Amino acid sequence: MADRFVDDYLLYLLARASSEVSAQFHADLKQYGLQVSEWRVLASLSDGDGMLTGELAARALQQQPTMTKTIDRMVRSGLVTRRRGAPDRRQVRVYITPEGRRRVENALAAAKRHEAEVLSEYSREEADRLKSMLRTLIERNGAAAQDD
Amino acid sequence: MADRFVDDYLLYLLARASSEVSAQFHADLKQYGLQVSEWRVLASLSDGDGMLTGELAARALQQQPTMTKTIDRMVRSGLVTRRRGAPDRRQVRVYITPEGRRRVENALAAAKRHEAEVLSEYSREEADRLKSMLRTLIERNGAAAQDD
DNA sequence: ATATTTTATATGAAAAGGAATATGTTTTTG
DNA sequence: CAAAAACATATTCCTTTTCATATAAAATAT
Repeated sequence: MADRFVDDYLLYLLARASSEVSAQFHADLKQYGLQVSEWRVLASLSDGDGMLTGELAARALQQQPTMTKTIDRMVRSGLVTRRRGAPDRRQVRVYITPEGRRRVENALAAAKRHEAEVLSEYSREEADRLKSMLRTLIERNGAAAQDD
Repeated sequence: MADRFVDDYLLYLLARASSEVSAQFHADLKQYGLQVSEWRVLASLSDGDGMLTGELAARALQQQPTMTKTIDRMVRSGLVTRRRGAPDRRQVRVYITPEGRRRVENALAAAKRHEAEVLSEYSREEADRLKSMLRTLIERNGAAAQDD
């Protein structure tokens, strides 16, 4: 590692850590026939019961128009369904299908194994501290950066 | 925050922290007329003296074919130049131009200000610990993930 | 030395993403 | 209640990225 500015730059360390740590798992996702954004949608939908397009966009780190297209694809391949919002007819609620649930199960198991492996080099305390710092970063920069 | 799997999933926390922390600065970059990938290239080139296409790809978190096209654009807009490798003629070495240097200067200053602001909420020790953990993640997952 | 394999970069077609805006719906205002 | 504003999602056009592969130069093997 040369002694360049970026080597000690927080934004770069974050982006690179995310990229490096995710690389192997994202490669595995292809073997389950899932794109990264599809995986994020299915993982988000696998717990609750339906989410709005906008909520999914925020969670999958995509913009809303991109999420509309992601959902288009997933509807076409039978992973999710769309239903028009109940009282508020502007909304579109997205639900995971049985096929989607089937497809995401292995990926969820693989994600848990992979995370355990990455964290195996850390003590429980270190791992908690890392996650806690990341959560703090997310909270502090989430919607507060308006007044810059 | 609902109690979904992803809310405590390391890869998601990393991706989201990176995304949230970078969002404001990446928006500012547009005002300097730079794309994120262009900024990463120029920031990498601003210290040393020329880097190979492949090195830049790794640094800018892009694939090699994408970097070739990024450099194409940057050559067209006069931010960098290309020179064929010296002993090894397969290589292509990329250099920042005076115009590139001029364009990246404000962005570099803004990056330093922004980083200081993000880290202002942490003590020096906490900041160092965060960066150190990120560096560890990068190193341990950088090229070792082959034997999975 | 020649053939083979590896390495570095480039190319081309197809997929995905981004920015601006359109559409339809609800909320707010006067 | 009518008009205006705010909202949630969709659409369009254009740029960027991906994937697979081509090209060309070194390194290695026979």
